Amino acid sequence: MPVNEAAGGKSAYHHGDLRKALLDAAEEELAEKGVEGFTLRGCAKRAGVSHAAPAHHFRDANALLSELASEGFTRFSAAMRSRQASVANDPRAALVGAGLGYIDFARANPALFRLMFSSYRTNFDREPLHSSANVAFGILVESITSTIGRNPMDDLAGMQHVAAAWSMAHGLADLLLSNKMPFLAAVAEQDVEAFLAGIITRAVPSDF
Amino acid sequence: MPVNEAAGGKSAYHHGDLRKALLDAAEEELAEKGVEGFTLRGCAKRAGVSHAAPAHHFRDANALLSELASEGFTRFSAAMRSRQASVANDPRAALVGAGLGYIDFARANPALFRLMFSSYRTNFDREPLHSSANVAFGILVESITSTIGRNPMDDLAGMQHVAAAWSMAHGLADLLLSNKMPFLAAVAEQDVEAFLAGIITRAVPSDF
DNA sequence: ACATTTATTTTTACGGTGTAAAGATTGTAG
DNA sequence: CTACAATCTTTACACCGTAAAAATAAATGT
Repeated sequence: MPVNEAAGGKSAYHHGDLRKALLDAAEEELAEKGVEGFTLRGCAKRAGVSHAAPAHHFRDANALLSELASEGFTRFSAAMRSRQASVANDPRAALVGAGLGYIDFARANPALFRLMFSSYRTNFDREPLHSSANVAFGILVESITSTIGRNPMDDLAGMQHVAAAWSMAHGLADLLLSNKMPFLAAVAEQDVEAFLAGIITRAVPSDF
Repeated sequence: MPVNEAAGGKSAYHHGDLRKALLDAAEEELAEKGVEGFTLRGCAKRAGVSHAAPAHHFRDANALLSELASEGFTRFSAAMRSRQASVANDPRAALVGAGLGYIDFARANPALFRLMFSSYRTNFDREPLHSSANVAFGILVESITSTIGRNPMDDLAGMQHVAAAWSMAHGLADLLLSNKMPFLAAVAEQDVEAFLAGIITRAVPSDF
């Protein structure tokens, strides 16, 4: 019997590691064609297998996309943490850093970001997407915890901070991605970061 | 020659007014199946015509959806104005009202809202979508103009207000629609409006 | 009034999609 | 070396959007 334990230790049969190859192909396909243009057959072609081959590794196209979204959330969390690391040891600055990382990721991986928040082709009730998305959410909660000095999920005022910070970063990312704010072209390249940071900062006022 | 002038004065041939019937059918189809599940053939069936009939009234499926999105933006603007009308004569309150109207509409018409901001099936370069979307944007700009006492599009600080207010309302609407904030179930029904208003208010600080 | 033209709709057809089922192929176990 | 099980391919089916041709009905010109 082949080595086929759950945690990705799939051994090589005909292709080598088709599961991994399909995930790579899916990310290419997604980046090139977008969430709406994504096709499972295109993935299979990229991986050099027949169009029905993926069926044995993923229940259906959405299961493949859900797993890709999960990888996305892991990298998404890394993007936020990376921004936070490059910032002074100030809770508010760390919160804004998370927001900038949020937007960094969205701009660097537009189609993947869309997939992660489309919630039509993805299933957040199954692993590993459920966990990886929760980790990302945890970064937000943690940042707000440091800022206000308590767990924000314990009361309404705290949840309001969470909702505000998340909405601001997410709305900004989503509108930037769909080119709804062409007037921002007026912002010089070196000023963009401060411009965005100034917006994110508003979400959690200093007099909470 | 039939009465077929541009402005919707299409007269009745076989069906009566298939163009209008298709738009109505499309809204039903959209509401029931969502943006991703929408099919042109399903629309045609709802309107009681063959699957190829829409071709003579709309270039393709995206053209039909673009026109539907345009109607959506018109109602969207009305939702914002309606909220503004039911508010004291205070510029800041009017701005928050627009944001609440934004969210009202999104929650009342989730699939249509998604379509309007998906920008994949819709073409904002063509009329009437171009204009109706601009009218909606104008409400935002106008609200901020009243609040800060000048045209916000004239300088970076003003554009920052626009981007912040829009991002906050939009992010909130988008995350609510995709059920990303289940913890908000803890907010009692009669407190929801104040909760959301409190968040929107943060986007444009009082000391600008 | 009647033939002609034009607008509208249906029928037919084609390439593309996801996925289910059956057949072929290949690594592993006994 | 045989049998089995995992993997992949082939085939098939029901959808989809849309183009082209055929059919139908309204409007027009004489």
